[in-house]
Amino acid sequence: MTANALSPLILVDGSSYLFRAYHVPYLQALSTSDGQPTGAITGVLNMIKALKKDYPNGNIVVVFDAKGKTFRNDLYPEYKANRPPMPDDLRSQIAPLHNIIEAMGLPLLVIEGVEADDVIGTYAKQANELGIETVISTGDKDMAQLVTPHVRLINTMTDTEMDEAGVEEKFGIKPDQIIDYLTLMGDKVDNIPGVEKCGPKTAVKWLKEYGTLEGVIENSDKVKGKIGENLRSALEQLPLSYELATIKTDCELPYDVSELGPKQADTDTLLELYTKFELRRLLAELKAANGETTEADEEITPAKIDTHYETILDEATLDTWLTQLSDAGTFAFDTETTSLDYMKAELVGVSFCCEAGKAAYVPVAHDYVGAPSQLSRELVLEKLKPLLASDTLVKVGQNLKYDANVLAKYNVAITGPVLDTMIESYCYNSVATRHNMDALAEKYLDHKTIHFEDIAGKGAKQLTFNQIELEKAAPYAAEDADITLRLHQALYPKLEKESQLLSVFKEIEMPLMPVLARMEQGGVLIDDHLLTEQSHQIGARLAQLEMEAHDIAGRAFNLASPKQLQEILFDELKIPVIKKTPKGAPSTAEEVLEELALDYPLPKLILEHRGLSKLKSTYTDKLPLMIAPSTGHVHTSYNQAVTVTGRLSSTDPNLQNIPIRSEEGRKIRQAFIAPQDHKVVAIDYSQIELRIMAHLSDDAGLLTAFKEGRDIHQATAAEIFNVALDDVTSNQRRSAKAINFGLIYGMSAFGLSKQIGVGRNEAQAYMDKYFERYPGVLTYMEDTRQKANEKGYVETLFGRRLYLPEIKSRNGMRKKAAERAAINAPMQGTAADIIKKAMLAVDAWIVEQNDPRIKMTMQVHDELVFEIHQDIVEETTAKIVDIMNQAAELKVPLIAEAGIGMNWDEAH
DNA sequence: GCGCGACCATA
DNA sequence: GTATGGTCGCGCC
Repeated sequence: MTANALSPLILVDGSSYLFRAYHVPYLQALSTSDGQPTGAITGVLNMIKALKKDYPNGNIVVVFDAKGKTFRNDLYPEYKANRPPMPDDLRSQIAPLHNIIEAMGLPLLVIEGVEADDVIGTYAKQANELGIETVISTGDKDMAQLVTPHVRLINTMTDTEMDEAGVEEKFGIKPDQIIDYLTLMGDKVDNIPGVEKCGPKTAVKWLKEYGTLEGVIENSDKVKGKIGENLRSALEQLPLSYELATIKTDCELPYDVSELGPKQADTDTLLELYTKFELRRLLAELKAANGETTEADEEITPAKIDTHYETILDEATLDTWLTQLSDAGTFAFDTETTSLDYMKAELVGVSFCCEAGKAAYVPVAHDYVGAPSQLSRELVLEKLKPLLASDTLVKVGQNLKYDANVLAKYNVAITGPVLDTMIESYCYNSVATRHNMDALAEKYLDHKTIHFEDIAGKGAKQLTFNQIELEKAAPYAAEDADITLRLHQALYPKLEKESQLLSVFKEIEMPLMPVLARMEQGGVLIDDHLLTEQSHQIGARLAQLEMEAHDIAGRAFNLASPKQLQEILFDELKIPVIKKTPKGAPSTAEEVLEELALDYPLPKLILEHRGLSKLKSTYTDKLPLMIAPSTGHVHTSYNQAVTVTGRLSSTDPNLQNIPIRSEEGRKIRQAFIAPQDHKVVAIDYSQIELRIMAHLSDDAGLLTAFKEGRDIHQATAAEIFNVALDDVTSNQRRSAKAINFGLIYGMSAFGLSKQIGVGRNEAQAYMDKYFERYPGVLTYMEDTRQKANEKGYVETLFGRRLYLPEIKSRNGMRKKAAERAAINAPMQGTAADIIKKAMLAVDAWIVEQNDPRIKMTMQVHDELVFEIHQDIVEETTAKIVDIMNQAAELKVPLIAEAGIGMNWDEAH
C-alpha cells in the first residue's frame, strides 16, 4: 500500500456515521426481502460514495470502533456506562459493511483497546507532521480538537466543512481550546462529568476570559453565583474529564500513515455482496462501471454525450438548420445579449438544438476587433420568426420570459407551445436547487457547464457578449441550447409522473409566463418630479436630525452604522442594553430603540433618521433612476422560480415592497400614477389566506363566519373572549387579529405572547380557547404537521408541492421551523395559485377586449394593479373584480375589493 | 470588488 | 411565528 503525497488523506469516522445512518427514518425502512436490515449499510456506503465524488484524488481510510473495552474504561469505569447495548438490527449490519468496504479496496481499521476517534487522531497527527492535507469525515463535534491548518473536518450528512476558522466560527474558540471546552461541559451521553449547569455558552465565556482550562481553574474563586460553586466543586474531577475528552494521537497502529492507500477493488466479491444484501443501486452502478447495461434508474449518471457544436456564418447553413428544427418538432432555443436587464439588452446571437449533443450558434452582432462577418440580425430574426410563432413547433428554453422580452423589442414573439426548463425544475421541486441552468445541469445531468464568468471574466472588467471571441462564445452559447434540451428531456418525464405537478406546470405556470412578460414590458408610470421633490425634503430633514444627534452624542458619528450607534448609546451614554443580536452585540433594532425612546432623546432621533433614510435611499432616490428612457416607465422583473411557496418575487426594482404603513411611506405611492386620462385601479383579495384556512380546515365556525360576511377578526375576538359581537373592544379585536395571523404562520404561544404583549400563559390560554371554538383548525394543523413528517412535503389546493427536508432534522429548532413552514405553505401557496389563476383569467379577458385603455401593471401577492381609461374605469373594474372573485371555487366566497384613484395611494 | 450580517420595506 | 428583496456598513481579499 502506498500513498500519493499529493492526494489528500480522507479519514472516515465509520462508527459515527453508522450510528447516525441507523437513526435516519427513511434508511430504517431498508432491508432485504428476507428481513435483514440494510439501512445503516446503505447510509455509510452512500456517504463514502459522496466522499469519492467530492475528493476524486482522495486517499480514503475508514475507521470503526472495535468491540470491547477501551483505555478510557480503565481510566474511568463509568465511561459510557449509560449507553444501552447496541441494538441487534444494527449489530447485524457491521460485519457485512466491513466486508463491503474491504472489497472496495479501501483500508479499513478496527483497533481494539482504543476508539475510532483515537485512530483518526493518530493518523491526523502523523499526516499533519508530514504536511499532508487531511480531511476527517465525521458527524462528531469532539473531533474539532484535531483541526489544524492541514486538517479539517467535513460532515458529509450535512455537507458542511470546518477548518480552523470554521471551528472558531462554530464554537467561538480555537481548536486547541476544544478539549478544555468539552472538559468544562462534560458529556451526559458518554457519562463524562463536567461542571454542573455549564453548557457551551458558559464554557466559551470562561475560556475567552481566562484562555485555558488551567486559567479557569486558577480563577475559579472569581466566578460568582451558583455556577461558581458548581465549578469549584468540580475542580477535582476536571483533570479526569480532560483526559477522557482528549483524543489520543499516539496509538500503536499496524500501518504508518505513509503506508495507507487503496487496493484494487474486488469486483466479484462486491457483486456477490451487493446481490446478497439487495443493494440495487450500488449493484447497478457497479455493473454500469463494468460496462454492463442495467434497467433504467433515473439517479444514475447519464452517459456522456459526444457534442458537436457549430457556428453558423452563412445563410445556407442557417436554412439547413432551420429545416432540421422544423422537422424535429421540438427544439431548444436561447438568446445571447449584452445585458441581464431586458430593457437595455441587445441581441448578439441565437443558439438552438434539436438533438442532444448537436447544437449551433448564430452570431449576429459580435463586434470585437477581428470578428468575422456575420449574418445580419434582421435576416436571422426574419427566418426564425415563423418557427418561434409556430402553433405546432414546441419551443424549449431556460427562463424564456427573458428571451421573449428581448425579442419583443425586435417585434419577434414567442408563441404557441412553449416549455421552460427553469419552470419545470421549479414545479418539480421548488426547494431542491436554485433553478439556474448551471445548477440544473449539475443536479440533473451531472454536467458542469461553461460559466459565463469563464468566458467573460468578472467584476468591472467583465466583457459583454458582443465583445467575446466567437471561439469562446460559440461553445458557450451552443451548450446553453444543448443543455436546455437535455434538461427538458430529463425533467419533463419526471413531471409527467406526477399529474398534479404537471398540471400546475401546464395550467398555471407556463400560461402565466407571457402574462408576466406583458406586464413587465408595459411597465408602470412614475412621477419622478414628485419623488425627487420628496428626496430633497427628506434630505433636509435628515441633515437636521444628524445635527441634533451629533449634538446629543457630543461627537460626529454615522447614524446609519449600527456599530457606531451601539458605541455611542451603550458605551458612551451608558444606556442599558435591552437585547442582543444573534452574534452577541447589543441590538439597535427598531423595537429596542422604541423602548429606549421613552426615556432617552437620542433613540427617537435615530428611529426617525433610519426610517427616512431607508425611504430615501431605497425608494425616492432610486425609483426615478430606474425609469427606462425608451418608454418613460419603470419595468420590474417578476421572478417565477424563486419562492418555495409559489409566490412571485419582484426585482429591479422590487415593486412588492413599496411602503404603505407609515404616513411618509405612503407618499411614495402617490408617485405611482396613470397616464393622461387614466386611473390607477388596485384590487386586492380580502383575507385570502384566512379564507383558504377555512376551506382547507373545513371548520364549521370559520366557514359560517365567512359565509355570513362577518368581520373575521371581530368574530374571532367574540369567540375567544366570550363576548357578544358588538361588545368586542378594539384591543380584543387586535389580539384576535394577531392570533389569526399567527395561525397562518404556524405560531407558538411564545411567538403570540411577544406579538400582543401578554404573558406566555395568557397567550396559551387564548390559543386553547381558539382551538376549542374552532376545532377543525386544530385538526387541520395537526394533520398538516403529520403529513409533512410522513411524506416530507405539503401541497396547495391545486397540487403545488413544497418539500421540507428539514422536517427530518434532529435539531429541534430546525424541525420546529420546518413544521411552521409546513403549516404556512399550503395557505400562502394556495393564495399564490389563486391569484395566478386570476391573472390568467383577467389577462385573457383583457386580450379579448383588445382595448389599449386597459392594462394590468403590477402584482403584489394578493393585489393586482391596473391602469384603466377614466371613460371605462367603473365598468371595467367591476368586470375584473368579478373575474377575480370567480378565480377559484372555495367553500367560502372569494372577495376582491377595488379602489380607484389618481395614484396608487388614492386607489387604496 | 465581494460576501455577510443587521436592518427594514411588503404580503 | 410565514414568505421575500434592497441597502448599508464593515471586514476581507
